Amino acid sequence: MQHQNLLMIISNELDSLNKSERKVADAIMLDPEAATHSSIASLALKASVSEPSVNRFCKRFNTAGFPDFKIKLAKSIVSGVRFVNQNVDSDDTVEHFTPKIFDSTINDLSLVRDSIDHGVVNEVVNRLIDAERIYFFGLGTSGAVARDAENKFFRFNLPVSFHDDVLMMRMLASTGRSSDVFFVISHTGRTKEVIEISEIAVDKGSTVIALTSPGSPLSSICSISLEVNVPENTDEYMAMTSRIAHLVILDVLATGFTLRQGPDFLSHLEKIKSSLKPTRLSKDK
Amino acid sequence: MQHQNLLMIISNELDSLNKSERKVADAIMLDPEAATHSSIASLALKASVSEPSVNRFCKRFNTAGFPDFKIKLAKSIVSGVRFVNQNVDSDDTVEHFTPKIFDSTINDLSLVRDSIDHGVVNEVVNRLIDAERIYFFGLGTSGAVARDAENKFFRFNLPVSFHDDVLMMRMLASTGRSSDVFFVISHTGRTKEVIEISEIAVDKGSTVIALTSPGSPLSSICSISLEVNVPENTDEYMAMTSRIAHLVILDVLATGFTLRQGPDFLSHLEKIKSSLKPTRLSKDK
DNA sequence: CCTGATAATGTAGTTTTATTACAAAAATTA
DNA sequence: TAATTTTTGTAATAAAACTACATTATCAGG
Repeated sequence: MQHQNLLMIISNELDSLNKSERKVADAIMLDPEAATHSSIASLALKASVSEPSVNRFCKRFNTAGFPDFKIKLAKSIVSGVRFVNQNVDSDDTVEHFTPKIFDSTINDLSLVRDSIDHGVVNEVVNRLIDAERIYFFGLGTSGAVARDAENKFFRFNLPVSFHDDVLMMRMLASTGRSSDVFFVISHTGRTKEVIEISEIAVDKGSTVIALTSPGSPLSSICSISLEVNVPENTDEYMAMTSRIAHLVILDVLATGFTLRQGPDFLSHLEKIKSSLKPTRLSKDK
Repeated sequence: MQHQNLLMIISNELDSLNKSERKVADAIMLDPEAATHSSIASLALKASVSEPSVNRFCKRFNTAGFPDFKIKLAKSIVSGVRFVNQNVDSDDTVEHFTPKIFDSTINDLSLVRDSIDHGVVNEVVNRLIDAERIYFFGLGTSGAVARDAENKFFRFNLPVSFHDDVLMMRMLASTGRSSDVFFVISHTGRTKEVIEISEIAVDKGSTVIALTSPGSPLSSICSISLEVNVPENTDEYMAMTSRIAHLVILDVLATGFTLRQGPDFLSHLEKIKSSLKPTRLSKDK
């Protein structure tokens, strides 16, 4: 959790604070930037508490004292995450809800970044490198993710395809070989069809990698599970951010793949890149 | 534009400093992180100058004093470390490159969040609401984005489709009506086919909304351009983050769309959501 | 609904830290 | 080299943060 930022920690522990600590927290959350410029006295005044209360508040969050707290706070502001009030309200205008949606996405991404299991990522990269074929499976929103994955991995010089048709998936799974990798993407990990298909592939001895949520049925039956913990979205208006986390994880896997291939692999990528040039208008002009 | 990084300013002005100021600068540059934790006295000692010299140094760089300087320094370290250390190295292990990829994505998202034009977003939402049909167009990676958009917008009770086939696109564009909206997604905005197709749709009197990069050919010929400025990726290993920014922007548009429909629209969304329930295993085992 | 224990908060004094005013020392110019 | 300006340090002052302790509020058991 080395990346966990201070503002995030504060907003998470809001409930476990006592009265005056809560007042201090509110005063800070109201305008974190201002807090970094104020003295302990002025912040105490703003929060209607005594100076030692502010000091105690700082120490509660593992900082040496107020000055140290301010520095950590300043850092957490810069890190790009803005925290307060990320839920969309029904009377929000564009100016209001746009940053909220970005912030909540950013927030989720940083949570996934801090909770991801590097050992599993490493293992998945190994399996992908050993694979003779890779199939990306996904339905609905995860279908778009699978499609993106195909677009990325096909550059790697091996047979890759994506499928969002359960009949195709079923046929491919049942004819799977041990050298095949089925990469199954599912936010919930509870879609019956997807689980059945994954079970078939596992039975046939293929490797089934699942990109899904922790503790889901899919997660428990596959060969390797890349578990992504994105908080459930209670807010009606808020979008599903898990698919974005999935995309970034696929970027991570593709990067791992590329790195293992060594430097001469880059010229291959360059070739693919330049193959698209004739389809584009040139930049100068 | 955005405030320039303090560490960079200091290193730029290194030559124009006098002796003791230079000593202070060197002491800070040697370990900026440590500088943010030290008192004016200890830094003065480390630089072998008097305390007022440190104070004068701070004021020279337009800060209120030493504490303010430390805070600005801390901020510049956070953004600076990102900037410097963001690139994936060829000898990076999973532990190293995973957070780098997440951080660089997060960084790009916060840049887009701060640079997005709310007026244009608002206008786009209006056009989408007035549309009788919406077509999402995209090729390659943007095809996956278009697919995701279809999945999101089809819930809104109006005819929506996505296309990644240039012939289909061309036919649809040339039969377009004024009540149709063509939502064209393109990272570069330079793909000849896409530009041609957009021109056709504009000629037919349809609304063409482009989600693309600023100043691109596509941007100049469409009806409304949602310009997204994601820094070019020079790093060979790094993935394209513009597609993720595009997805988030589509989330924003979908949210705007939903909000305008008023509260009774939520029950419609709920109906669609619950229609998927039978396909899933229940949560409580 | 009291009473004693415990936790929370504030007061006042102390210590640390930063700033200012001014004087001494360099550096610069004529 | 003397006058002037700039740089730098010393010492006093002011500001800020912290600590010890006192007071107040909260809560559990009788």
